Amino acid sequence: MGRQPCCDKLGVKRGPWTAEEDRKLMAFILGNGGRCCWRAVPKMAGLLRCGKSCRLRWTNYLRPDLKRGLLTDDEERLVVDLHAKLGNRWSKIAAKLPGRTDNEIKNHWNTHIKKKLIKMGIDPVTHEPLDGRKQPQQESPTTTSAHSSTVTAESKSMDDQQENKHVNDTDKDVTSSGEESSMPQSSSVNTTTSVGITNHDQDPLVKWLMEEEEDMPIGVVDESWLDLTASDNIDDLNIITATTPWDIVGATDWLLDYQDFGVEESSLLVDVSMVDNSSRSNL
DNA sequence: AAGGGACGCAACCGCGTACCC
DNA sequence: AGGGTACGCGGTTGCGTCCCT
Repeated sequence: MGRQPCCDKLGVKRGPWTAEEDRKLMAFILGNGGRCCWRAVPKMAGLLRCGKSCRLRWTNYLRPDLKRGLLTDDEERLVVDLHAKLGNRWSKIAAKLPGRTDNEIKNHWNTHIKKKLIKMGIDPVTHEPLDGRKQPQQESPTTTSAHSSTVTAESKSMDDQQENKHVNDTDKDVTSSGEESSMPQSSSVNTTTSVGITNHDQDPLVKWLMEEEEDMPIGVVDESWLDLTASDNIDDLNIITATTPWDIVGATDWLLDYQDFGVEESSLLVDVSMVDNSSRSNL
């Protein structure tokens, strides 16, 4: 079947979003409780963007439940473990990291974790030792997760200089560790749980994945919260006067309901305060 | 101080698929 | 059942920022 372009290329704005566009999109989505198809969003919100672009902007940047900043060590370990099991299924991985987007995780993987794995002599694709390289680890290479679980801790010391540089560069999210309350500790903390396990069904991590398969994905905005935000008058939400999405978040009582889908209020507020200046300046 | 390279993030592209008619 | 539409996803690219020389 033929496939139509997602949007008319003519008259459709591309490139970085402006603060005004963000404000319009945010106001529209909150004002309508998400009850509209994305294709219609730009027109109704008064944006010269295609629906796809709007959806991406919302899911990857404007969504109020998003954490911001670098992944914590625990999150990073979990990503490596999950990648060993799931491969490049970033959305599945992201679903297990509250407040993180697939795009964010994908970027972090490509820019940080991949390099660390290679430095460790581990193939980032297969999680097996790279050919012709001696394993730096003495442990048995029987499973991929056995490697992956130890990679970040090891590479952290190896990459201290790099990481310090990065932290200095970005100056963000350095205090956000230890915020993951709902994650199982088996895969990322107890790094030996999967050693010697050849059947992934026996892996606690895989079990956890299976158990939560039916759950609502964490990080996917449930319409129920959008209903909470729905208002006939978007001014009620201080949309117009707010200068950033985080200002909007801070101005709304429905923030309290975030606990309902796994994002703790406290961590969200901390993250709001940690938004780096460059991000703010874009808004 | 300036230029070039590296890095990191945001955004785009195009395919797969679920859903509706 | 098959066509059309919309959305989700993973891969890739563009560009701004930072660092090193």
